[in-house]
Amino acid sequence: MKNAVTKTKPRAHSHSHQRQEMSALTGRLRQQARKITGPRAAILEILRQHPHPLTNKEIFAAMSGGQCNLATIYRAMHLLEEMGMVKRFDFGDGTARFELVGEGDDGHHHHLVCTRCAEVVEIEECFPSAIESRIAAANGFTSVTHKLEFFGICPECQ
Amino acid sequence: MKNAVTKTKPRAHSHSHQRQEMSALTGRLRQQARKITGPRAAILEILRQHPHPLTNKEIFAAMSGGQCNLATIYRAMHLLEEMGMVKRFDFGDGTARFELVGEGDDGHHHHLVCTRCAEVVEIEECFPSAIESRIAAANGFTSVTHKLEFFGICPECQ
DNA sequence: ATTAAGATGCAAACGATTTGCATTTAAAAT
DNA sequence: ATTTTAAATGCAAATCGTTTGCATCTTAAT
Repeated sequence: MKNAVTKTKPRAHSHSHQRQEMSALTGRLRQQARKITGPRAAILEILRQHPHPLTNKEIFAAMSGGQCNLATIYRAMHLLEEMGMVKRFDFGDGTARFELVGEGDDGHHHHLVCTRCAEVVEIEECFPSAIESRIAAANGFTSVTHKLEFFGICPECQ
Repeated sequence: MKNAVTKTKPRAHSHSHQRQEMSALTGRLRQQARKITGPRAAILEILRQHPHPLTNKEIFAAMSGGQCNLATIYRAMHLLEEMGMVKRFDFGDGTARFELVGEGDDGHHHHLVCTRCAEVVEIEECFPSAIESRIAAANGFTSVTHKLEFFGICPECQ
């Protein structure tokens, strides 16, 4: 059951944003017989340190001496996404953003994005699953999920 | 004037999808001192006849003899969007889709998209505004809106 | 009919992303 | 430790949706 609205713990977000151990991350790669390479380690390290979705370019820029090719980051993000280690988000600006996902977590959550300064806040609430189920049933669809993002003007930009 | 809600025929959605008169559409252009050109008339005519979001390419393809340039469609959609005559939707595939919006309507609604065959169903439900307000307030944001789309497998594709 | 703002066509430019291919490398096998 | 090989990377070129510069046309007002 979801506790989006009734939560009591004073956490900013419940979807496992506590930093994962690097060893846990590389371990997941190993389990899938993927190599732990310099570029991948760098990417994971950067993702670990960022609580919000990053674009491939931002990840690239975050690397000290451009120690890896941008194409490599694109490829790595596809791999990590397939493995369920990162989740892709779409803020509607034509640029994909990625966030590290906790093991066992599906990473499903939403954001509130400032349309002026692009500040991002993670959002607890989710579309009510009861309504989603009704929508699915009413239309005969199965495996229904949703993408939901909020946009507005942040305090600083008002 | 709009008669969106007072129709008697069994309709799937209430958000003014009844075809607008062509004259009403061209009138709105005239009011803004925009010219009624062949390409624009063709675009509006195509949009009128389609209940679901169309990509620019689809609009282009729907024109009998490619009577206008694709760039013209892109430009027209920007204009129509600014004028509030069409609404842009993003299904996350990197291609914008547009739907005609009824006069006075803001076109805000959502879709349920089949991830296999791309069938699209218009959805009535919206994210609860009370929750949205709470999200806005909790984070000090103003002018908060949202983008929400549902994805699943349609009856035929199951 | 004249005219000027607005539109269009065309091709080039763009930005995000993908891909082909030769080269490198992690990690398994010896 | 060395060999081996599948996997990964770098680089450049290719794609795809979209935008834009510019010369030419056209709507709609005069």
